[in-house]
Amino acid sequence: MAMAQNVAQGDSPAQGQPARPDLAAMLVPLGRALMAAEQPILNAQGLTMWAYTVLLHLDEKPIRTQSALAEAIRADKTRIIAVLDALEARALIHRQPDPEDRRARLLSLTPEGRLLRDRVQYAIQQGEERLLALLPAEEREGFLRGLRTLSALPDLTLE
Amino acid sequence: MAMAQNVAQGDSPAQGQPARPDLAAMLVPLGRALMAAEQPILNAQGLTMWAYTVLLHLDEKPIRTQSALAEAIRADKTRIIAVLDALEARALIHRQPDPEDRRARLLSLTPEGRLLRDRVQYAIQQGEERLLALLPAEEREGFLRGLRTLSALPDLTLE
DNA sequence: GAGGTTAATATGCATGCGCTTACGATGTGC
DNA sequence: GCACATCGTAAGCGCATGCATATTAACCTC
Repeated sequence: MAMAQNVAQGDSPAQGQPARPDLAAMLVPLGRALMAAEQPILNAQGLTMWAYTVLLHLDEKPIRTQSALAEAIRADKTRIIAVLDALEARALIHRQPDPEDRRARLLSLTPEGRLLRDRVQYAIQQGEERLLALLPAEEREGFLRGLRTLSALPDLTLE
Repeated sequence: MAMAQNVAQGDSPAQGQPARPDLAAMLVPLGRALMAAEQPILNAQGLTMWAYTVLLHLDEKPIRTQSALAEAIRADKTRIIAVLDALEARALIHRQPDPEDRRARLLSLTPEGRLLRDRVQYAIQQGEERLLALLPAEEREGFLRGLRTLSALPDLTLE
């Protein structure tokens, strides 16, 4: 009697013994573990996670302002300055005043920056493929596709 | 010529334009977004994320020591004390000295704790199901199965 | 040209968290 | 009985982060 009364709406019996752990309870530790696993690769190239994130986003398209970059990678406007300093000092990025608006700094990857980004990402994704190889083929495909879809959602709300 | 030389091993062309973003680059923001989406539900019950995590883990099986709990939820041994204090003050958990070893504190959910855990998790998973409903059925199944498999791995290494 | 706005930068503050140390209470081995 | 280990607790340090403020240079409007 007490078993069924709470499963009224929806087809997911989350009451009592749930059918699965919470998504965040699986996603967050997995994400942390992956970041930790990437760290040695980044360390070997003298890159912080923020620096790597910057390289990744700059590669897609050159960005006009640092604020836009900060917002895109969900970092603090003032905190990425040191990151950009370090990347510029290693000639991995260009940071030139926009001739059209000299307040802004045009950001772009240098060839060396692109090369390093490629090397690091290749190493990381090679490792990831080894992990994904543990999954059956269709499961792997569904995982990747679902992950891409969900992570592309603009903003999530549960209510 | 330069295009193919680096894709020697494996079937994933991660060099140049990668076929997909890094896993962590999708997982971590998605996990953060989910946690943020859960926050209002937890706030409504006066629970912190740590407190909810404790409730989740205590429900599976009673735990003998606080250290074991801390390790299980990857929290700091000393930091969960305040969390347990608060949960105990609200009578959501029991924390009794183990008669066999009075140094240890036996931890378990009270009926009220289990009830609250059920309510909160039900609300959260209801919201999650709405998100998952955005995915095609087989994609959703693969995503969930892959996620469960990967998050169950004891320790990840990319090298 | 004066006033208001925006970008980049520097700086400070508060928070949360991982890590370490210290201590008292308890248990174990000799 | 005594040395040592273990558990819970308290306190502090250090680092990363988010948030806010202030400054300077450049732009824009009138």
